Amino acid sequence: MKDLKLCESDYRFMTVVWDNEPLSSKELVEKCSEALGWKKSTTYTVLKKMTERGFAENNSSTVTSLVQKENVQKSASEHFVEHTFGGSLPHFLAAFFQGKKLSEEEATELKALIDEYKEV
Amino acid sequence: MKDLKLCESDYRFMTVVWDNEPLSSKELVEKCSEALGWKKSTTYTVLKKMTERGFAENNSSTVTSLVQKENVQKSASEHFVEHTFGGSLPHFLAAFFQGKKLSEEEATELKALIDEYKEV
DNA sequence: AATTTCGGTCTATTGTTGTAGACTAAAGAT
DNA sequence: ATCTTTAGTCTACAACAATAGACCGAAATT
Repeated sequence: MKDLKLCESDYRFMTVVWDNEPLSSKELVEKCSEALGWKKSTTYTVLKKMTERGFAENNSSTVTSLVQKENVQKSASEHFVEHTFGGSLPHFLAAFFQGKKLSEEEATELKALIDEYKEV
Repeated sequence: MKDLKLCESDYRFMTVVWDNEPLSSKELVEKCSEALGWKKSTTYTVLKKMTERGFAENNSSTVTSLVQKENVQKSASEHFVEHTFGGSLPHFLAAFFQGKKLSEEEATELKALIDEYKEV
């Protein structure tokens, strides 16, 4: 699998694509202007980079994504946990929860989520 | 609270400090050479930046940290979850778990961790 | 006294990120 | 046929990240 790592602005750009695809490049320019405050050429510059890297496609002015948001997020999450916590999710959670108190509802929600991914 | 965000190489540097402090600047140069493959001047350059930003201190050639690893990790984690998942931990976990199966032990460990941070 | 080591700075280079202005070719409208 | 959108490229530039070579004063060693 290719490298799915995106830098911040590229990720923000892809978010606009994911949330609106398929859309025309013109609409994309508008959306990026609204959501990110970008100029037209900025949008096209990043769009081109994303098509070159295989993250998106621009076919006769219709823009679509070529990678799933979920996959990119998963990759980014693993990368972060790997680099910051040596891959340990418990370490990550301990850091994230530091100084916090989880409500009963939050705790229950998280546990339910864990159960969803538990092997049977 | 000041901004605790560190870029990758600065974070790696601080890891060496945290894992070995207090240590002499000479030892730090050695450790950074071993652990990161850095030259002496690289270590000093980053050390200086870290002292200027208040992350570390160099007192008569003895180097110590001024911020806790846990705080920096917490800050980095929150930043990541905020930017990638709009601050939603469940979203983060769902992405992280995607395509994974948690063993009984892992699930139990995570749930115990959650309970630790549950308000009483 | 001369040499080496220690502790450190200063400048510099290369790469990446983030952003946009100037320009252009083709298509559509008048 | 001209004018104007549309769609897009190409160059550029500032900021920051990542790294290190050259240099230098002070202290220790020979």
